[in-house]
Amino acid sequence: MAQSDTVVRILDTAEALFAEKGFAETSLRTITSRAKVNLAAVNYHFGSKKALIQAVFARYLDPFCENFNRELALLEKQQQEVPLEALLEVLAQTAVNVPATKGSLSVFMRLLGLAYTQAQGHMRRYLQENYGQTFLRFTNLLKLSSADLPDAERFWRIHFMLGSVVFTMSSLDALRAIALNDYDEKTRVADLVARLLPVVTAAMQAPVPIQPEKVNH
Amino acid sequence: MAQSDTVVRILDTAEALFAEKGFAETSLRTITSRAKVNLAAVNYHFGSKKALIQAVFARYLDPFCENFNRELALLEKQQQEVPLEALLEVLAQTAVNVPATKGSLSVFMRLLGLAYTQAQGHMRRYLQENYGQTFLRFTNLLKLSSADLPDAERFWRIHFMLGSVVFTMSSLDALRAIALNDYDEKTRVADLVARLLPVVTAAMQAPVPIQPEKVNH
DNA sequence: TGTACATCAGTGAACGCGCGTTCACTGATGTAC
DNA sequence: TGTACATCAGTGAACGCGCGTTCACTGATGTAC
Repeated sequence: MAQSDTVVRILDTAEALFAEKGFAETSLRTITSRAKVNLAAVNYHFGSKKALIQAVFARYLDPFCENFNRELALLEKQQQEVPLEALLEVLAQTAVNVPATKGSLSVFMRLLGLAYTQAQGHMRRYLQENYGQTFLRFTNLLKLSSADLPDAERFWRIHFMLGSVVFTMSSLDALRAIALNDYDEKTRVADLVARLLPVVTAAMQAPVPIQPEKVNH
Repeated sequence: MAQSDTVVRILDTAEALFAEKGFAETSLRTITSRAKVNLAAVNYHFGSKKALIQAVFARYLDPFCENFNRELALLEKQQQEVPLEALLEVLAQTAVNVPATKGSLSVFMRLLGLAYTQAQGHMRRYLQENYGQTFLRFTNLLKLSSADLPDAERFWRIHFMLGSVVFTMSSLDALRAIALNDYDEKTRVADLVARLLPVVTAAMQAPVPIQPEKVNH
């Protein structure tokens, strides 16, 4: 046996099932029986269900962050300001190009959405602790690319845009089916990225409304 | 006893808990003990947990749709085209003004996000069956307000925007805490709506990218 | 080369637990005659 | 006015089930001497 493929089989199956049904709704029994491994193998290799969930994230996010940090370093070196659309394009391309297995970007986005919405936020904390630094580096560049936006406004818009991406990717299968049925369109991920980029760019550049008052301390 | 408040107490508690932790993660035991009613009362009054979830939705969506349909009828009567921003404003105001109990808009949005992301889509089907007609009426008006958008592009953009709203509202507590901590801002729902409106409007009016080819039949 | 031991991946069965649901029951209120 | 019955909201305890986790065990491979 080539150094065992049990771990990989568990990760592949768990990734697909988590994205399809959510974390709580996917049991270890479902994962292990579909992956054709022993029920106890998950606890043997990962320690717990929680740790398995984090491992599924890490498998995507680690290479993504490595590539993204490299790209960010290049952009930081150019002393001049990076155009907003170019920065977003780099983000999108890096995300699209990570996957070894096709389709895993949308699976991962669904996971990200679930992590944000589900449970008492222990996944959100995990993401912040392990990948917060890369995210901060990105937002610093974004700040330079949208200098006329108040910080609070930028903060909210980042999350509006994150919502667009995560929500669309989360419901991708259902939406794709409707697009095919109603508009004769077979939407690939690349098409979706092409649709998202101008929308997100325009949203970031929308006129700034009157800002809420700041709290006194 | 004034015709029993058990049903209302269950609905109030379930609404809050579902929004906080999701459907699967909230047990009937948690709901009934916090609501101070008997465990069996949920099945007695609603029949099942699934039916309780739908009842929670209906309590918000029924009055919302009634009000929204009335507003849509007014807009339909004016023969001339409704400006995009005005149409979105009507939607936002109707949504904000439904709640009898304050804070239930964000709770409901969280529920909506969960319904879209979670499970095998039985909630999505329920929403489509019961409220699809009102949604269609809205999109027909939206079509008139954004006539230069290809239908498929409009379809995707509606979901991008739905994602912004649902995702932001879903993580509202966490995001509000960050906004207060980092930007000294106490964000009320009205502030959020004021922030969302120009962003959503700009996103709908962003330049149209090259459309993917249509499928032949 | 042979033996003893250690390490490691994996296994099968059981553990206790919390879940949604069911059911026989109670006790208050309303209705018919 | 009194009695019998029906309806209804609610209750307490139990049901079976699927869950994540644990544990003693196996059998293959590697290492020391």
